[in-house]
Amino acid sequence: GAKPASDGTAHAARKPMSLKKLAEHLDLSPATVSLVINRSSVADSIPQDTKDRIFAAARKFKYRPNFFARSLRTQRSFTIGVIVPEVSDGYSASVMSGVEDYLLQEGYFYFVASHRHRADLIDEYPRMFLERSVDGLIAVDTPWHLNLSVPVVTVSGHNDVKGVTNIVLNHQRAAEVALKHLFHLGHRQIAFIKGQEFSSDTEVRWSNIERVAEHLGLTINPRLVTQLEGDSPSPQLGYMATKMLLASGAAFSALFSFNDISAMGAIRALREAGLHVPEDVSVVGFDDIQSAAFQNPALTTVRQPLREMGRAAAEILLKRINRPGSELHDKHTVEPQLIIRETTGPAPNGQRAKGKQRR
Amino acid sequence: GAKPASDGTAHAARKPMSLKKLAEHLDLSPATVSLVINRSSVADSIPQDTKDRIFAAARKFKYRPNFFARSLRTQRSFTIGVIVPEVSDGYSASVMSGVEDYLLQEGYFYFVASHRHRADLIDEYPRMFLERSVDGLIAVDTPWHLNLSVPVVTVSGHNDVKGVTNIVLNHQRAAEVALKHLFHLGHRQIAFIKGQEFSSDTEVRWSNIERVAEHLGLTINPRLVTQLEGDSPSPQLGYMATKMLLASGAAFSALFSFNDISAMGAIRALREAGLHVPEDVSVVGFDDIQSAAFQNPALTTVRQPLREMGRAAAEILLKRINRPGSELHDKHTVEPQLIIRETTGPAPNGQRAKGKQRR
DNA sequence: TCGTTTTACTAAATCGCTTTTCCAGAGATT
DNA sequence: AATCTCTGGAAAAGCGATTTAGTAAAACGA
Repeated sequence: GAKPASDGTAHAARKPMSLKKLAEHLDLSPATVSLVINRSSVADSIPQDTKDRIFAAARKFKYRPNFFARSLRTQRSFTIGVIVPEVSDGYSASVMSGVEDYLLQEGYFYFVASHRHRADLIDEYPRMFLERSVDGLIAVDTPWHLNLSVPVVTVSGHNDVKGVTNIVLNHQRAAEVALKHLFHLGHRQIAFIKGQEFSSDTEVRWSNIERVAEHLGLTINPRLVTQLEGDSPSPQLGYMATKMLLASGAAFSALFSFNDISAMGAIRALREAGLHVPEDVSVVGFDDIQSAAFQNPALTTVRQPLREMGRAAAEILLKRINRPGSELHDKHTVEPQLIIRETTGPAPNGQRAKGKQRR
Repeated sequence: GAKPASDGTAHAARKPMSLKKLAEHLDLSPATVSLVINRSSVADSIPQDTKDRIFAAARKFKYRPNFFARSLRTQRSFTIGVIVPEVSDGYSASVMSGVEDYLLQEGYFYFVASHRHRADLIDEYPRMFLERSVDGLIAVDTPWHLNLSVPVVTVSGHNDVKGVTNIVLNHQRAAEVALKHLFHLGHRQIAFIKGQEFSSDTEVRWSNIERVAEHLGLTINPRLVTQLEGDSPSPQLGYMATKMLLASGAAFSALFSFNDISAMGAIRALREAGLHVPEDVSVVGFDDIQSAAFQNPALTTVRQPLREMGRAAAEILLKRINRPGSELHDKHTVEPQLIIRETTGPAPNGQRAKGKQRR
């Protein structure tokens, strides 16, 4: 039933306490009560006695300032907007977890919106957030061009935009740890699966791989480089890419894939080709999503500290909101970590090949 | 730098347009403009000419009503609160994805808070949401006792609370599809891993399993029943439980686990014991989390339509917010779906056993 | 022609809080 | 006694909308 309880008799007050009523009850002005409750320095001259009375009454009547009234007055919402490709994709959720951590602890709340790669939504959601008067925005793994009237922090931002801080992985280090690991295991013929064209990190990751490979004296065989195609969070993409790799006939003893999901598909493709992981081919993924550890065999991967990245984003954002003068760095780098599990092992003697034997 | 652009000269107005200024510019009163813009029926008598002028000006100056002012007046926030155990846990994120889908489409935004099983937060976050004047609440997989002043919908709610709609899986059907599948494959000795004591579904799932088993003429061997212990979203729990099962020495050819994560741990334990899945032991999981399909072999599981559950929760919530009179059902049931993949197969002849041979 | 609708708006009261300005009285100082 | 400085608080002006209750003029009806 939706009928309100019997006409406002003594129990369970319907309307929440307002400042005015509280002041009336205390026989003080709303101004005084407000000043005391907000611990304004203007209230310094008010005797402790009175203050105590005010606090006691506030507690007694469970007084809570009306959020809208306050925000309307102060022009602050203590709310920030988070825009992600898709809440349920693991990557975004991990980042959000870190964001939330810091935000709630600081008394902020956040809105979430998933754009699902739709360009119109990538434009519209920030606008909607602004209409809701968010104090700031965090964009996760999302193309970004706007320079808004509120502070913005991006996580794995696709572009460098002046005035927005971008939280990024140290991609050089990521390439290093992965490649050195394989190198030290004796792998020389390494295959690669690059990310999709549209993905934020594809280019920077690849250029770093090239750089590190050169530095290690590894030559990258162009026939051993494929790319994910299509926008689906399924291992199918990696499966297809690996099929192509195998079909190319070029030999490889290790595979470094763009992300964990595609690595899983890759492993399946390798298996179907009769190859064992890691005995015949070692596989390294990227991200360390939850299920990476649950694979059989468990996936060796480069972990992005997603949660810390989220936390850092929130921290930097709040700093910029609350200390508008402070200098802003447009980049904040976090370190990857190689998580060695069961999909990497020593290179087989004589370089195990799929098609013809090389060398 | 945080310096505002040069003193408000002609370009890029600093402050957003307000109703008052817009009205002034139109030489009308704010009241009129508000009525027209909100398409109030009071404005029916206003000539189309004037209306057009108003809309044109609103567009031209990009007028957007101030959200706080409006909410303050109308006592509506078009915001709802979502409380989950942990944003990044896959289950919650999938539900949220459905919630978001419907909510944004209807012009609502939502706050998220993760309680991480902390009782104090389970109490506090709803309160904080209310302080923020949310129009309603959705609690996902969370113990719930409160009967608040705003509508509440729970998803897989732990308790039945009067006045709150609970979105639940048809657990009887879930038990049926899983058990019948195994039964038809010839399995008679089936082991079970129950959920943790604190988990919402543990009891209802188990009682349905018992009921269905009886109906099928299956007897459940108490030695083949274990339970997850501990609060960690890791397969380790299932691994441990399965170790215990194996140690008990009782024979089984199939295992029905409480969720996918634990099923993954179970498979690992079985492997280590030299058993093959599904040749020696079939395994059925529960939930169909993303990585279930990515396992090797891919996991057979009972899918909960999490996204649909989230969508339904949002839909029902908004209905209750916007049509307070409408009758409320305190339960909304959704159907599970058996996803047959690669971890189930025919029972081995003579009932493959771990310890001694039965019968 | 006079009363009644209708048309086209507006005034003004909120919503609930913040914050600057002001002010009366008490004590302290000159 | 006159001036100054604290004390302890209040008044009032918003913040930017929504909405009820009018109201003057025009149109209509008899």
